[in-house]
Amino acid sequence: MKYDFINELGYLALATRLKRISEAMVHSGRHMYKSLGMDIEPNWFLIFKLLMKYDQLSVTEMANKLHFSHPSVITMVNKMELNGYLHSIQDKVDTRKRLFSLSDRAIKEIPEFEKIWEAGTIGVQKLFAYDNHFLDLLESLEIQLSQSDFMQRTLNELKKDE
Amino acid sequence: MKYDFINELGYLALATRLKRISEAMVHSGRHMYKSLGMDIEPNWFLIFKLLMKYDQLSVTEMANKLHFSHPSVITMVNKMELNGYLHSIQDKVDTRKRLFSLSDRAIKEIPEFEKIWEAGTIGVQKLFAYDNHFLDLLESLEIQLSQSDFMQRTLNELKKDE
DNA sequence: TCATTTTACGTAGTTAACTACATATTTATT
DNA sequence: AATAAATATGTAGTTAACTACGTAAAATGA
Repeated sequence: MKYDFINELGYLALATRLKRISEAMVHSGRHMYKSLGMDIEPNWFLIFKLLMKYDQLSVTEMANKLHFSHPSVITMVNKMELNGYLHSIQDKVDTRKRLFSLSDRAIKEIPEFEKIWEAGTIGVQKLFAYDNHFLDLLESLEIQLSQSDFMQRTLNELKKDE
Repeated sequence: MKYDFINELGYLALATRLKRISEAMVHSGRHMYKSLGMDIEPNWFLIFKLLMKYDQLSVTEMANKLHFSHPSVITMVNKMELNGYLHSIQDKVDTRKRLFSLSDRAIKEIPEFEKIWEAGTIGVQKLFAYDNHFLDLLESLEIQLSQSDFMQRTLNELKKDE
């Protein structure tokens, strides 16, 4: 693995590698849920956790809190509602809004899900045994890239060559 | 950003965040190429770099070296060939194989691409100013997850609770 | 109060990775 | 030499994020 071609590319292949690691984890998570006979999808924990904290939220509120686009949220919550995990009502004050909350089924099953999520968290944490500031590093990346994105940074370096 | 909901989720949301960072970079890269009037796609550098090193490779050889599925490679090289950057011939010894190499256009334009790739690499590197072992950490993650994936690690932690 | 702007949601289509399956060819086995 | 197994490529369909655009409702302002 050490003298792998991808390694030779260094930071140039960073995005490729981040994506691949993420995909491997999501894929494995999907497999896990299926093996355990649970009909939930890997990214639904985001919505479950949100509604556990905030009780009732609109699509846009969820999208903002998760930094997702609203169509992504719509796709997730529609599926979750179809599966009986969410309940939605129209906001009486602002009729454009759909307010989502956890269904009885969700409230009943979440304690089981939490066991998985906790185990998963610990398992992932252990990957970083000797390096426990990885999440801070990620946050720093997120902040830096939101201030100046990959294109700006690259063009900035290009300018220096002239 | 610090007291963001996603941050509260800790390692549970690791895959989500890795994917988002990767997507932001790729998206910005696509935008950059378009702005510069270059008709190449963000992931093509993988194939260009491979063929610069190895001259001539089949689909499967490329897929193995990049740790990509072969259909992903096919999609990339077909587009690149359509755009005149690659040239393919059938292997005379094993007629199942299609051997790809760089076209004259590619050889002519790659020096320009290299300038961008180098600038991009430096720009990304600078994101890690105080932390220069990030790539080693990524490699450690890749190796660990290939030995025991997210599901196995999670189920392993679950067992400990019983 | 009427027109404009902004906001919220929804739909359609894109992207880049993937798995699963199909087909053709080569290699191995008996 | 014939059959079986493995390999190489290709195709179809899935996934989960995205942007772009459309529509309806609410908020703003002249």
